[in-house]
Amino acid sequence: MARISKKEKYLSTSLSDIWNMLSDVEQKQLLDNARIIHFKTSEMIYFEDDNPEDLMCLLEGKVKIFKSGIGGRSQIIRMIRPVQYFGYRAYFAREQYVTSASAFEACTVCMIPIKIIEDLFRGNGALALHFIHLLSSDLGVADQRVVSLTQKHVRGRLAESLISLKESYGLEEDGATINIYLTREDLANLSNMTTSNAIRTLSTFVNERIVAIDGRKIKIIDEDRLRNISRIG
Amino acid sequence: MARISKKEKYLSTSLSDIWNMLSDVEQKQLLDNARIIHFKTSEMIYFEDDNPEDLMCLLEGKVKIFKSGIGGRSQIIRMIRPVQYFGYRAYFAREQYVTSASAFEACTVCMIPIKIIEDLFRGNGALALHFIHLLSSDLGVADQRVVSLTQKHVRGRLAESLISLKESYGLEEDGATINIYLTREDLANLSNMTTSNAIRTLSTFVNERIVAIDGRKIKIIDEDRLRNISRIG
DNA sequence: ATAAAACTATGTTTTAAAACACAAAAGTAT
DNA sequence: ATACTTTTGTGTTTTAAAACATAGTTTTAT
Repeated sequence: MARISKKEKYLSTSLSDIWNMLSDVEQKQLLDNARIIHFKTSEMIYFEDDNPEDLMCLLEGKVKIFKSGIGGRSQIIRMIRPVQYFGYRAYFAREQYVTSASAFEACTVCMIPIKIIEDLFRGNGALALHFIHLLSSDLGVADQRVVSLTQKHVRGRLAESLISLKESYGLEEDGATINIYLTREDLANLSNMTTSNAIRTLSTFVNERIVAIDGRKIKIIDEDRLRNISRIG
Repeated sequence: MARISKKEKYLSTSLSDIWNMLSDVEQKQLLDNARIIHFKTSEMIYFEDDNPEDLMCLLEGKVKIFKSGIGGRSQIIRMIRPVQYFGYRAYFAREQYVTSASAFEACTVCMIPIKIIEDLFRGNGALALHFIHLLSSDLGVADQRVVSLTQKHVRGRLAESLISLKESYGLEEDGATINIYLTREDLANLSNMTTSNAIRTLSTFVNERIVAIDGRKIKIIDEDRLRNISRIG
């Protein structure tokens, strides 16, 4: 009986969602080809226009997927949390990356050559179905986002971003502070507004006792009201 | 040897992209469960909040997928042309529909119970991969759209919509008129603007000899300029 | 064929958000 | 510690697009 390596133990736990769908042979194939890579805060993971070559899975840390738009103005498309897959869409669309990805904080990423994954899909419909599920969910979020970002006012968009950050990364031990450390500029790029507007609107939320801020840490005081602001736009 | 039915002939041609990926047994399963349904102009095909039950494939006509947003303001999310699949995303995301679909003109739609398709995926990775490709492409378009619709000005958004309509539905025999008949309101809902702004901006395009209009028919006079307006936003 | 409804067109007013400007504070590097 | 850069905060001005108003035209339904 083969000795179970440290890597195998680590990956089989980290990637348990797909690991359990694989046969022994498939597991070995994954294991032999997977690399574990670390990124420092604000380090780039991939660039717009690069060729996609790996399926990535965020094991630790936080990643932002963003696009640079008109006049270099950046729009955060989605935030990745552990354990989520990313970086594979472009390959399956037969495109180059249309987004960039960077580490929001120190990250551990598992990278698997995307061709390996494609081959696994071909022989393993259940595995493919899992990614159909992931893509379908992302597409639903994207469709919803088009409406939110175009139709809601700044207050509604900022409120929605704060709630979505809370849902993604959770709260700290105090049960109120959103567990992410980001600049007002990032908050603006997530919410489709200028940095000044993010700063100003966040300030009014503070005055209205909806949130409290301590530097970049944001504490949600009145989530119901925040949700309502997000809902009515 | 079994007689080849009219339906089989029709579907094997219409759905040739996936038909050729299927075994005899799978083809029969598809055939036995597929229904051909007709819709009249502006008839609803499915509604937001409905349960998704079928994979749909548009065989003839034009379909719009739209969301009703803040204050009932409608946003067209994408336009479907023959032969494209739609209506399956929500099922694979395990959600209800977050969009509605309606016939833009008289349509023929092939409907296949989505559970049948899911089963086919499980046993046929190549088929699943085909839909991974479709979803990946749609997600890329959605990501791009978030930036276009939020960052471009009305002129840029309208120009982009006109070009995308041309790419989707092509031109009439004159080699200039976009092959779709839609109201200014639909054009506005596609481009994230008010109806007045769509009317006004289209008028200025006419004055600038970029397009010509004859009622709802739009003729592209200067595509280069239109593309440039779309590009610079 | 006619009336009703929906759509197109254009002018005017209002408004939300961007752009700009500057100062203070907080990080970062040397 | 010091200078330098980035980020935050607020006030002011400008502007693009929405909102509103009204009339003419086309489409649709009876």
